[in-house]
Amino acid sequence: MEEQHYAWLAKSFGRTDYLPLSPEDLAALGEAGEVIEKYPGTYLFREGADSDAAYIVEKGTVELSREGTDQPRIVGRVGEGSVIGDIALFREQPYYSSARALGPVTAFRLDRNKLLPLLMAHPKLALRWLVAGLDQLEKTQRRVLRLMNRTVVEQVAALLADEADQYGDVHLSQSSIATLLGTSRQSINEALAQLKKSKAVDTGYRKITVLNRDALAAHA
Amino acid sequence: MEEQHYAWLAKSFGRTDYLPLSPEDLAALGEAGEVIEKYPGTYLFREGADSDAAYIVEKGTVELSREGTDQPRIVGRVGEGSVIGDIALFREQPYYSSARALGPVTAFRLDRNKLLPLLMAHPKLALRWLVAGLDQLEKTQRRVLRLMNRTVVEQVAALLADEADQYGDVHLSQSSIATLLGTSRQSINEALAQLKKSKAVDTGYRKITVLNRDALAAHA
DNA sequence: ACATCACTGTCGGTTGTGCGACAATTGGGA
DNA sequence: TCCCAATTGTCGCACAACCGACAGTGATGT
Repeated sequence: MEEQHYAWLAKSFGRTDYLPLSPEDLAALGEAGEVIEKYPGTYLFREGADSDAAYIVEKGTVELSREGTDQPRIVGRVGEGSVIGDIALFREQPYYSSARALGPVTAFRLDRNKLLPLLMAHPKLALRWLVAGLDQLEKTQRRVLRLMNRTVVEQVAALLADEADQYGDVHLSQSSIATLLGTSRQSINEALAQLKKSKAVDTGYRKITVLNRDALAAHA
Repeated sequence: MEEQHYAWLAKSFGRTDYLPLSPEDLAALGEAGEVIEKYPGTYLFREGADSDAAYIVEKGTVELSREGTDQPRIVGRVGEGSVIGDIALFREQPYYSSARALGPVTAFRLDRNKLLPLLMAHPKLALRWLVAGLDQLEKTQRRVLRLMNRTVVEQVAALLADEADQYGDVHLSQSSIATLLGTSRQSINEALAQLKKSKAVDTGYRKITVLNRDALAAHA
């Protein structure tokens, strides 16, 4: 069971052929953290709180949101293999957003007091972490480009293509998609109607089914 | 002259009080790279080319753009102290965007063959680089939030506040601002007229002067 | 000095999208 | 089983922003 866990840790840090991690490295990483379970709706950490740990999501989905002064705004939604909380941790600043478990979540918690010495002792781990962080950065930059000069239909199509599971289902309410893309629920509804008319998707209660991925891609 | 250079390198990686770099670390970093000069309009690297080096901008401004299939789109504009090209480098992928010198640019070039062994040998440098990368990530995430649900006037006001030098001048044409924000030139013009009417800025040929930073902030 | 080019300022037409409102539908809990 | 809260579907209106076009103005080089 432990080795399976280590294999998963290795995978979570990106391509396995790049900078292969030695068993000792993995063991050290495993030692430095602990596995935690979170019930749906509970918070891994909250916006503004002192950043004392980073988390690697092992199972389930976590939603990152920011309340600010206005309406809550969803910064992103991450699943298995994502590292969260590390930005605030390394920058020695409070958490920038809140992380809430959407379903049952299993995560690997890395305490800052243990993590920093660990990375100093294992440069390979530090580099791997660096690559993972830059990966995230690149993804975010792509998102910026996707957001600019795109209609709601295009954005929705792209999101559905990303978010669909192997059965082609997306379990998101229209309101959630709206805040995720920063638009209104009505616009999402209109966009979905358009996609439905072109036989690309079908809609249901809190569920969207992708019928034709090619047709969907044509909209993006 | 060399120590001044090292001091600059240290500063470019964020707060100096965090994870202080030892003189040996700095010296090693200095050894691994070389200072290069770029004339205005020349490219440090081009989109799609093999990523063989990362650069730290020491003087001047570099514009990152992406041509894609469509119109060229400005991804960002970075100045002194920014690290560019590292994303592609560490991910072993071609450069994602082109980097062009806007004015005379002095940069520090780090060859990938030298950089990777260097970071393995100096964990502190790797961690510092990680922090710098995450810094960039956080900035980009902020940009996403700024882009969503904001009017052009607000975006322009925010941009001008960021970009103004100590004299309050911004040397950008309206077209440049437009591609930078992903809007049209006419909208920028209208937004500037609005800001001018409220005595926040004054406009000239290829030049915008910030008259009242508070009034400008009120628009953002 | 003059020609040329780049940039700014402005107009009307058109489109996309946010917003308020309301009816219809679904699903879960009492 | 029934009821209620959450979600979806659909109006019309208002407004911000894009687009094309064109005139005016500053900069630059021959």
